[in-house]
Amino acid sequence: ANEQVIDGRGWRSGALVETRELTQWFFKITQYSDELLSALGALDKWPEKVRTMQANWIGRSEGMLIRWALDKASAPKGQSELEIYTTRPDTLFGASFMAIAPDHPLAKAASEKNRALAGFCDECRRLGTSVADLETAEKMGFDTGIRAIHPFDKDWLVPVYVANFVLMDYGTGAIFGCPSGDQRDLDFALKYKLPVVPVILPAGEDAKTFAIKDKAADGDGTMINSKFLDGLSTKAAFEEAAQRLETTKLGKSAVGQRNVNYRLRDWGISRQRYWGCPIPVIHCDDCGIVPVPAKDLPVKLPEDATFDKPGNPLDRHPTWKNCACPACKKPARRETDTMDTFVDSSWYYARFTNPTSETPIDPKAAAYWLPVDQYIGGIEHAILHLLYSRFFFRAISDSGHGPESNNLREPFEALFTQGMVTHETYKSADGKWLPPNEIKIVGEGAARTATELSNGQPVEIGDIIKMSKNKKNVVDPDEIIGHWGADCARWFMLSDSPPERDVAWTEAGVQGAGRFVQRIWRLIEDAAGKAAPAGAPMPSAFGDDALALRRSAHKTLAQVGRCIEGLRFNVAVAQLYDFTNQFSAALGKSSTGLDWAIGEASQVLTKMIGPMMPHLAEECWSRLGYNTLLANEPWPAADPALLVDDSVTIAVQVNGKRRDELTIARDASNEDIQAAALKLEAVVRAMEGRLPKKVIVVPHRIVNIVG
RNA sequence: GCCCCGAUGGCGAAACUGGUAGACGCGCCGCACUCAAAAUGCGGAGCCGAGAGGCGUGCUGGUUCGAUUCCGGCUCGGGGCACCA
Repeated sequence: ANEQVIDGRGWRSGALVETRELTQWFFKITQYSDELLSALGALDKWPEKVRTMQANWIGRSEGMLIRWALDKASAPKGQSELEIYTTRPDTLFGASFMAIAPDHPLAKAASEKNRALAGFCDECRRLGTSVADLETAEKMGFDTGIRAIHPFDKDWLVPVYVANFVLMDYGTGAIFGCPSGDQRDLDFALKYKLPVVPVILPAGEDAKTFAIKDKAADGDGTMINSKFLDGLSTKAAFEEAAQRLETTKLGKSAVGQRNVNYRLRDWGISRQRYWGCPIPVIHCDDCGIVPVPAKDLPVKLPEDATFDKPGNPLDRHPTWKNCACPACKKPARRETDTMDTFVDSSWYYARFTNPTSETPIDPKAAAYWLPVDQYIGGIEHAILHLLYSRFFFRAISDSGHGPESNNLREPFEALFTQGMVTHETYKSADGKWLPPNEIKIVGEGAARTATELSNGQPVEIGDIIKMSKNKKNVVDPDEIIGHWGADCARWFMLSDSPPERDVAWTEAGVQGAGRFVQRIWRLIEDAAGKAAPAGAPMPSAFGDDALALRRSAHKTLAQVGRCIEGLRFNVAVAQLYDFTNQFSAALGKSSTGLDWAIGEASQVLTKMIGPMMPHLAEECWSRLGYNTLLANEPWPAADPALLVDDSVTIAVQVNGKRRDELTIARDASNEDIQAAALKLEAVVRAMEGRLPKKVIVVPHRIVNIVG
């Protein structure tokens, strides 16, 4: 944190802000709302989903702040106007009430002389805190008796209600209600018998017959019942109303002002718990809030805290919180709140660029390494961790603690959100969750049944869900590694599902991976005995089978390389299975130069499995006679000449239906392909004697005969 | 309520920019080896049909010589946000 604490919300960068009587600490992420939102567009290596989620979370809306004069006769003393926020100034002529939050200053002022109103506000606060049934909470309002003057008509008085659905911390905590144009306002108006004047005529409706019943017209349309706005589209009406409000004065300044609002709130980092970094400030009766001097950082947690009671162990620790004020040296108190753990995860990647640096971040190392080229994490971090990190990285840079680089704003260049490992769940007869190693499963498919190992009681087999300690559907990694080996576990997880999707951990699946591990070992063993010695010169000619093996090896190499680059590991695995099948078959053949091709294939296969099964690959490498570490070997290059075949197989369709296929020289002309296709027996039969009207030939792919 | 994503065999899935749907694996079936089992090897299979053939990528229209892929409407499933003015 910055060493300067600045009061209120006039904060710039890096400071902790005290905002309430009860000290709660915030980071002013809202300072960056606009940048965090607009910069999302440039994160083209992030999933669209995550960018959308962040954009929604930041929640930008363009609207207007409008000041309504209050009718003097009805307003409490000292209150002369009410400022509201709206995104729909175009619907102002449909206004039939104002609504303010129970905590709005005007509500408080009015409550002083109105006990019933004060009671209503208290009731709202009480209900408001039990968030549980916010969803079903009924809209409630209370007429304050105050009247506001319509900005477009000084003789039009609008009643001011306190309403439970208006939030103090969004906009200005006050709205105007247009029942015909907003469903929530309509519900409220119907309940309190307020006027409903249609102002938007949806396309296709007739102005003479159009009426609002219980469904508001909240879309676009043409303005009606709106005086000078009549006939305009909603968009044009917004502009017209906005311009008039901007140029009309109330007192010294304009009635209306265009304004951008964000849903994003400041980041409350205060936690009343032991496990977290202490917020490094000291409370002094004379000096107020004083930052802990840099030389005394970090503030360490006491090691003798007790956890026998609920509440914050730091707060009730007998001595830890007592200290001297760094400014005046008088006795003072430490802040006992600790930081949200998301604070730490917001900059660890920058620290990692030089973990021994004296300063939190080494500007040179950070500039050299950052941004992170490829960040991988779960989708559960889509908003909080990833948004906080984007903010924090900017904040540390703007406060002079970041990388030595002018325009490094984003910490993570590319983002990949991987799926989770899931497992079946098991429940005992008395409703307790059971771990997989305490049950026995018999039968297959729909006939599978499970029993408890300890007592033979029947067990219910449940859904396949994310592994969690709570549901006990967990397989201990140590057990997996002990039984199957780490390579097998890796291989299974990579092979089964694309990495962005969940993967279901199943015993059968791991067995399959285990078999493949054995198979590779046997294959390399066999191949080592048949291969030309390492370093033997490449023969000048190859027989058909030797050439086929080489082609297969090089094609697989090219594909696996592409798949790994694209994080498509399951496809890479499939290619490796495929190649292994072909390699095995080739070992039984005899062909000119086959021994050399086998040597090459062994080497290539070993290198390809290296990133996924490093232990096995090293063993294979050694078995092949190399005394180096495979991990230090470069990724092999595929020979482009071996990636294309001399002949291609293309499908032949008649009227869009596949009838046969055709193998022909790769460089055959369209005429040759067409002629060969028309001669095929299945084609002749399907044509039933008709002449082709049209023949489409797509070289190397397909022939479609229309007729 | 608003926004986003997805739907392919018994299962996990693959299919480059509209061009042979189901690669590869799991499971299954058959065979070989074995006293037997496991392991291993070989072979089979989308569904219907003896076969020829027909039907098939959630449903339904459309564009196209050709649609899992593009467009419209719908159904179901998953996720995010949610009195946001």
